[in-house]
Amino acid sequence: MLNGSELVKPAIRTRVEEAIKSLNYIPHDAARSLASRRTKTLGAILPTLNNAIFAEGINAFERTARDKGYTLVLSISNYDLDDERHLVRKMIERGVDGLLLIGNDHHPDSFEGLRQAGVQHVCAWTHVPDPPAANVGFSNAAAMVDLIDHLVAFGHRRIGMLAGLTAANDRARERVHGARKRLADHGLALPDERVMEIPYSVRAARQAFPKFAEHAVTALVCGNDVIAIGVLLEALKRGVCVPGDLSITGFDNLTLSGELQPAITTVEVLAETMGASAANLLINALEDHRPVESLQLPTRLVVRETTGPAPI
Amino acid sequence: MLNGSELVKPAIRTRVEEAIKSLNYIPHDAARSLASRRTKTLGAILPTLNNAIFAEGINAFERTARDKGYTLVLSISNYDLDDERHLVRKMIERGVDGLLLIGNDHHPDSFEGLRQAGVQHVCAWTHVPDPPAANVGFSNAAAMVDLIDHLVAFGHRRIGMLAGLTAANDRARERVHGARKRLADHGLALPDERVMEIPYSVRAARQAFPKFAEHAVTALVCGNDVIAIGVLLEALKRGVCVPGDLSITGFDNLTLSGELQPAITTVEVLAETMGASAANLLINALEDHRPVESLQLPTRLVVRETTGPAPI
DNA sequence: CTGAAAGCGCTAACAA
DNA sequence: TTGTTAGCGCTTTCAG
Repeated sequence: MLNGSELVKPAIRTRVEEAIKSLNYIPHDAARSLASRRTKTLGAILPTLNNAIFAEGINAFERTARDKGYTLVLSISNYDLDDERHLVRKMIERGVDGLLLIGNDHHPDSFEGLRQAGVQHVCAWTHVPDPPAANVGFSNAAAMVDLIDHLVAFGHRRIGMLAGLTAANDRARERVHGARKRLADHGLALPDERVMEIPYSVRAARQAFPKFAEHAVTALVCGNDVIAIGVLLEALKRGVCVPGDLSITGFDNLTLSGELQPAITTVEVLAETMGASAANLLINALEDHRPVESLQLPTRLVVRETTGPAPI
Repeated sequence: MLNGSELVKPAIRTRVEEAIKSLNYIPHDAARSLASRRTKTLGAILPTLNNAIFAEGINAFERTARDKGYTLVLSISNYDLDDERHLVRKMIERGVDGLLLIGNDHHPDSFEGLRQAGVQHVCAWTHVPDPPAANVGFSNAAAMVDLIDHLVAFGHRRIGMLAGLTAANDRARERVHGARKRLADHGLALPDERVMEIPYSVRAARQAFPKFAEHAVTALVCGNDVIAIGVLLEALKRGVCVPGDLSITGFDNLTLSGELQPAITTVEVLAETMGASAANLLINALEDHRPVESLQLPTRLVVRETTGPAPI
């Protein structure tokens, strides 16, 4: 009997497998989810897809998730925390097993809903000492240290910053804070009038550029590479010599930043690693039934051609 | 009694709604899907997210779908049709109500699986006379007509093409076909040795550029703007005058193409409209229980500064 | 118009 | 080990 069953089993298995193939059976995930109480789905809410750096990160997140049998549900918040709140709720209804958020700035309801529903989540693209949820990312503030030191070493004293919109964006805010703090360490100031906030767009950066002429800065720290590219292009167009008359720095190290001429000095961010790690940490936490671990990733100053000695 | 019930109803409704709020009730989509046999989910399989043009399209697709109550499930195929086949199957298991695919090049199993499962789908970014599924897009071949005419009008006779990889990419193939066909209309040839295929990357384009020196072309038609940007940057670096010594054209009209100096002559593609339309057509078909309609969108030649008279 | 009951197609717990 | 059964939380159908 035992032998019998062992002999029959493979035969039956084969027949079943044949049947599955020939009938072209496709399992029904909704039924499976309802019965097993897990969806094998990971959600991600990004502020935008227009920035190549997020595209790269989500790409890695999706690939990693897929390799482990998870599917990606994606939503875009357009940097609107109120909209994001609704998206978070939708994600919970959807029954995502885990959720990826960008940054630590979120509506209290978002965190509360996630907690109540018991949905694991991680906030990427940032890493701070006391995060409201697990952080997988880098310190946006600390990343400015080497950058500012580099500029100061070149003799820059009057530095301006063309930052991203900081209102609903802790990363942008941290970059300003980080720059200001490090300048203070050098006994230098970054007064409010020399900090301007604009959307992350080439066009906005070009338009904003002339405003800095009046401030006579010798170096312009940009909130990210998109802004830096806009500034560089506009400076070149106006005959401003870079870095002769003006030094420019970016943030993110987009592919293009290294290709332009002059190539842009910037901060490298490990977008791919962040995306992949976020997925891995989320999935590990899910499978082991424990909280998501935080992970701090390094940044690296990439010195290229848009920074040089301050003009006298 | 009738009156009574009508009086009681609102009261009850109010109480229920209160209960819903106070208990923080969240509906369970998997159960709903299982019972209603629809998931209110749209799938999308993109070849990549690295190209800003796809990011823009999927952005619009997601927003449109969300506005109509649908959620986006996203996968990336990395231009691999075999991988895509598995992703399609996953999408079917996931129970997506509708699916967005890019281009008409797909594994036969993909189409067959979709048909068998009765999953509505649409192929975007292309529009051909006899598509294997509904097409929401533009004619990649016809888009080259104005472009080639423009070049020929400038006196160009020896034209080369730096195309994308055509093997699993009907859009890239159509662009080559379209260019060659229109050149033939002018009595000009685009021989194979003057067509080179490379991945859509700035780096690859820069490396490929020198190969065209030997062919002494006066104009280089690029498969997309990413390639055109690479070619432009490399030409400038080598002291090649654009468009004095060489005319360059792109395809897609990325934001950046209009910002560089010289600004790139290219073909505008309505990525946002395509994404939004794909979602709308898919959803309309789903709700009205009829096949997905095709939609042809126009392209437009954007003449800028990288094209000019052929050198003598 | 309201309310009860029967599944949707799976998984998981349990019995044999 | 294998087979059976009871739900998972909704929608939908069918009485009332």
